[in-house]
Amino acid sequence: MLPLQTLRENADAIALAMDKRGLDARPIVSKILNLDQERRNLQARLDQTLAEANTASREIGQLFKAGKPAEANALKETSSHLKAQSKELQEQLGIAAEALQEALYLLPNTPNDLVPAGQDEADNEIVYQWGEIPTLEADALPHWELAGKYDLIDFELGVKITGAGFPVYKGKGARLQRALISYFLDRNTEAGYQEIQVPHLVNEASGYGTGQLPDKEGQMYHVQEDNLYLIPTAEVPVTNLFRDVILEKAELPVRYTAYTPCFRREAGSYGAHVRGLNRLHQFDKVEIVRVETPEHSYEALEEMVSHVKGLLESLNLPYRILRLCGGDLGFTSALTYDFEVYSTAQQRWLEVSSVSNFEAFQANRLKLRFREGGEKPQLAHTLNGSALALPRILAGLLENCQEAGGIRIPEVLVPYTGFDRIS
RNA sequence: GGAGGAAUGGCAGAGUGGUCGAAUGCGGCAGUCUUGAAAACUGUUGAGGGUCACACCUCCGGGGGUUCGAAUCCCUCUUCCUCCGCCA
Repeated sequence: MLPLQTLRENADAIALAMDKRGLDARPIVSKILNLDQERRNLQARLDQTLAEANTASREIGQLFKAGKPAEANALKETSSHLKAQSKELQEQLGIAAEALQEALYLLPNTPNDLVPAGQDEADNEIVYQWGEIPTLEADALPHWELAGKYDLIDFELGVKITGAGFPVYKGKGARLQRALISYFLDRNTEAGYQEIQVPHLVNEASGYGTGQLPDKEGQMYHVQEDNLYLIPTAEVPVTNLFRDVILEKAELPVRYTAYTPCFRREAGSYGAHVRGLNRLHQFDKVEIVRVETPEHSYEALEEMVSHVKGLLESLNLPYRILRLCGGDLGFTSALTYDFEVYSTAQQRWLEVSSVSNFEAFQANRLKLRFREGGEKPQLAHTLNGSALALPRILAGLLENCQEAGGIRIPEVLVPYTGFDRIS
């Protein structure tokens, strides 16, 4: 949700930037501005009425004290009338405020200047590429076959106990998962992110706070009984730690890292591209989240990008970085870099990380602010990124590190796995 | 799950119908004093809306109600505490 103040001051520039999303925001922006004006007019009238009512009430009190009940009772009538009036205004105001809120919810974040215009993923801009794509033997296998061959992952068992997209990791496969989680958490901690463990279910308010609701209602698993949502990413609980929080500027930046499983309904995804680990309903991810001042948020984004680069390079996975175009940019993001690892056996790039700056978009919903000295609180900027999502990393590792008769474990992981080869 | 109690400003804690946005203490900030610091003293110190700035309006866990008037009374939800039950 864009801050109203920003919209009032930069309506034209915002609408122009939204064009890059392929969205003509002009109608909704002007609707918002009109509703805002209407809301303010109503608010002013209501305030005026309430002020009069307050004055009358005070006078009534004083008249009673002064022993003038007749005059007091006469004033009561005025007061009652004002009250009725204010109730009506209150209702109108409520309607206007709700309409305004709904309109604001419909408007995505303003793309940063760097965001290229474009329709879809084909228009994303490749800004960086690293590593050599290994040449594999002719009989190289995709990861889902490797997983079966070495008994690392059992997809059928997952289907049996839950359903498609809920794999069961076994033996060295399970150990490798745990190793990756520990490794990522350790690296993130070394880079200054504080490890934190958060709930895997969140309430409705948290869903709204980070923007999953009302937008992506159908993408989350919903526990009706208690009205809780299974988290689609650690971003939701971690960022919501700061809902309704005013930080001192000295407390910034905030840097957290958290491992959580992630649950996604992925309604509407089918086909060969969702095979194996490519797309799951439950997967593991280590996330990094930052809260920054507006001046530093883009610097922070760059830092996060280079941190993720370091992780991938340490695993020796060939990757590229995409700057998402307007059409592919998430609803809440102002600028996003996607990291893709080359999956050699599948001969395609797999997204393993997404690093974004949300500027004040989430903070505005969250009411996450910071304050310096006696200054008025102002909205902070929030950022997050995957560091990293496990399944496709695992897919990449299995496929790219396969050799005759086994799979080689990257050196940095060996202290965590306790083995250097799967065979 | 059952029975009681509670929820007030950054924290602690008064306030049971009429200038209460709210005493007091602690903390924070500024100043006096000091070579500097501490102590002491003085002042200041919630958020949002609104305004050029004032005025003014809203907020005492959330929602609703009673009343001319609610932090204070009623209903309801949530959360926390104590006891009982159950339990990793």
